[in-house]
Amino acid sequence: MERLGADYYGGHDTLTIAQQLLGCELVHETPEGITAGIIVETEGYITGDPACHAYRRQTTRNAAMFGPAGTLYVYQIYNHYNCINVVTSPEGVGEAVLIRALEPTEGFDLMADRRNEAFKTGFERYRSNTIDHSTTAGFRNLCNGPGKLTIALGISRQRDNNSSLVTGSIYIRGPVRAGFDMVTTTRIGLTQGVDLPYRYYIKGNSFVSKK
DNA sequence: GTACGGATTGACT
DNA sequence: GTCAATCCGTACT
Repeated sequence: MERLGADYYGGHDTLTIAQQLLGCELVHETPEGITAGIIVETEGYITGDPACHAYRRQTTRNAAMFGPAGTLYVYQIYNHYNCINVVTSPEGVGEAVLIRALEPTEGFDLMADRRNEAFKTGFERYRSNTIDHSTTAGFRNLCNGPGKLTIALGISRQRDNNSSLVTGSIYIRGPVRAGFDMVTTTRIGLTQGVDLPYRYYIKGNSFVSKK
């Protein structure tokens, strides 16, 4: 399956692309190896949406959202975690799709190593945690949340924010899975725009972060 | 200069 | 259920 191009990310409105990205595969190629997973949960953030980081104006933090379609927007949240977004609007317009969960397809060992390493190098109170991905629960725990998948794929805000999915080492293949039912719901964890039904996930998929 | 908070996570009661 | 923990950009003063 081929890497998706700029025409894909700019080919439809943001909410449509958020739905179409379900079943596609997010890939990161690094010197340590390839990690990848099928996108099973997304959220759309659009113009006029108060929860969208680009709602007010362009700033240093959200600048990547105003880049061309196919740009990666990575931001840090709650002092700890990174979340990744795919820009789906033309240059100068700030709309994006948040990737919230993956079903791992490649590089399981590397994913587990990165997640466990994050515990060790993180704050003291979480040092005892480990992930055993040979168990069903451990495997599911690799990428079933926006902060988790960013760690598992080795994506950093400093290096990867504002990079291009069209030409960079992080990209999306797709779609690699079809024939599933989709669920549409309100988004997770927001304080604004809580009633907007812009969250989409693959029905019945056990890697979705929250039902 | 400085206070504040953001689309999360995991430990603990 | 509750709590706080790799920041650092933003919105004030």
